Amino acid sequence: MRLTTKGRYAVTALLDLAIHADQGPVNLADISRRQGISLSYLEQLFAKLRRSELVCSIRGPGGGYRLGRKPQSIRIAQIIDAVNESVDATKCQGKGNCQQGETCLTHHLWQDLSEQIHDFLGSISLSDLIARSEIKRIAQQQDKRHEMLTPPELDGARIAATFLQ
Amino acid sequence: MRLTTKGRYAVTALLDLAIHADQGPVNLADISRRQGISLSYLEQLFAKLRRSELVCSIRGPGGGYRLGRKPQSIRIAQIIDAVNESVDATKCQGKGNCQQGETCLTHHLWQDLSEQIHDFLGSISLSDLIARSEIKRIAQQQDKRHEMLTPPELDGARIAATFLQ
DNA sequence: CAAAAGTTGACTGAAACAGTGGGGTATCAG
DNA sequence: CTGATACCCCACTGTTTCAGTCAACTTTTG
Repeated sequence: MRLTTKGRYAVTALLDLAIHADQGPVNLADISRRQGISLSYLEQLFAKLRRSELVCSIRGPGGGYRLGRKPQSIRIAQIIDAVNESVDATKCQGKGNCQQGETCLTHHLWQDLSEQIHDFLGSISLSDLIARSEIKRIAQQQDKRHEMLTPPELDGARIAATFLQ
Repeated sequence: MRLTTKGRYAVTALLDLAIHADQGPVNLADISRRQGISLSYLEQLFAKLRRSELVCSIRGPGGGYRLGRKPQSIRIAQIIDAVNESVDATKCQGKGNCQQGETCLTHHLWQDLSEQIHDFLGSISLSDLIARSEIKRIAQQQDKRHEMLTPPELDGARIAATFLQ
């Protein structure tokens, strides 16, 4: 059983994507800035998410990623599965041949735990997360901070206008 | 969050210890044989279990390990903690400073999950496991197999006796 | 066409796991 | 006292995975 930064990044990125879905395709550079995840690493994760059809890509300028399904039908467990992090806690992937073909002493314990975790993460969808108030608040703060970090000074016309005042 | 062979080994070994507790101190060589865990690796794990006072050791011939407390009061979560495997799923160990001092988007999700897992493993004690019928059955089989694997032929007198028949 | 965006693959340093090996030290039986 | 038994401790190693970097693509749109 493994649950590390990798799976957390994947869920965070997909949640960010879902929150900003109304503004058209979301590109990875924006997610990278807002969530503080390395761009190249995001690319790797989204390659896997695309293979699992959790997202679809739009290439070219103005392109980016879009959710592959409705946020109600994307479960957290599926996201974690997609980036190759198993939610299984048994040694034998549930086969029961943990100790030289026999079932090991604690097999049933880990099996029960796996079920517990899977039920929990499988019962939560992206839209459930979006609906949570704390998440709305955090996302708004991130958007604001992001606006400040992408200053309008990059817009040539604006620089000129300020300059010519 | 990490739950690997290490934590599973620790729980398995301690369960084996608890099951054979009535026959006096249990030595690691026996646990190693019964559970198929490398002896040297067991020594490392038991060093940690001893530091957490989950077991106490008796040195010298006839020595071995004994449970440090009653099996009812040893929770699975404590065993996993003792071998340094965290049951915490958040990036920030629950502190909430996951993203440059701010709470990350998915912090609450991982916090809830951690709580779920911790409640589950914290609600189960060693004595709960011993009581389970499947575990009793598996332990009996392991004992039988072990008897066959440690043949009395190693006893010099017996070899001689057989030889002289 | 040129720039923006996704796509792919190779590569890397660090960490952790799982395990090995070897030298101890305490304790008890004979 | 001695030797066997068992714990105790430390250094080391091979493998895997994580997290991230870099570079060279291709596709698409303005």
